Amino acid sequence: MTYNTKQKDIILEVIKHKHTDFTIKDILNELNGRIGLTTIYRLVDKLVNEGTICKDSKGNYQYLGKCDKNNHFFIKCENCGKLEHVDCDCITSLWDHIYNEHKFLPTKDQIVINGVCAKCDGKGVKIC
Amino acid sequence: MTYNTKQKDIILEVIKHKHTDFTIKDILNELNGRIGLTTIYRLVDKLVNEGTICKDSKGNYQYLGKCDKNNHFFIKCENCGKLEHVDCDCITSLWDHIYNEHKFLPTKDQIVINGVCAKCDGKGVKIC
DNA sequence: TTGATTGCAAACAATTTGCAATACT
DNA sequence: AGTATTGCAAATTGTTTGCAATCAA
Repeated sequence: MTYNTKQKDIILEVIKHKHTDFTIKDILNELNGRIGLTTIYRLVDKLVNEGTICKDSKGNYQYLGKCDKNNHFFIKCENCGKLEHVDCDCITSLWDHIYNEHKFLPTKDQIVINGVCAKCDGKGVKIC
Repeated sequence: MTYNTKQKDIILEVIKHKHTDFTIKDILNELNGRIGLTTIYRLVDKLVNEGTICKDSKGNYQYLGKCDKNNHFFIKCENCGKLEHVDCDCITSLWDHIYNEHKFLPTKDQIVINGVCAKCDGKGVKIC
């Protein structure tokens, strides 16, 4: 059984409005003692397992929200940190190709493509 | 200036043969005292910056090696942990599409697509 | 010889666990 | 009432730093 608590509501409310990535410390600071650190860790962990947020290779978290469309993916700017949602069949085409030609079944949820957004492009960001 | 040392050779030799992901602890255990922990951290950090290895969202490392082809990407099985190299223009096509249609410039190095490989497919792995 | 690198011990930071108090249904 | 959840303090684990000794060029 699972209970609805004040803490769950509060943390989701805070996280839901984040357009760039964040850390446990960010949340702790923002909540200013309203939720204990241990509880923050536990709730964040749940949200990751549910797929509401994800963790990147630097250990930062990002709010994704849920989306049921299967041609949905995210583009994340490595310069300004902003995450945008995209709905386009280009991603399903690639996935189909990889499955058919390369015999590999890509994970379909939470696809995040890193790069540089239009606003930041050409502003000195190193592209390898 | 940068020096060649025994430690650099040793750690690269160990890492280079890994086909699945690994942790700092794995390396420490494997080296069995031949390199100090601090040095392992420092060398691994360098290898990440050079692009020889990468770090995933769980904080594990993976050997990639270097590749200059621009239609190159990796597929990583979430079940058995194995990483395979792929050279196929499907990835450049998608990147071009995203740049032209979505005005977003994807990072071209170290593209790792997660999923399930042919060997593991259908063996009870959860696909969302 | 000169400066980069190493490795220990200590400092520091991040995360987890035990457990009693509390809140939810 | 019965069970999940919370939050503190403590334990544990992971990572970084200061510094003297060592090694590469």
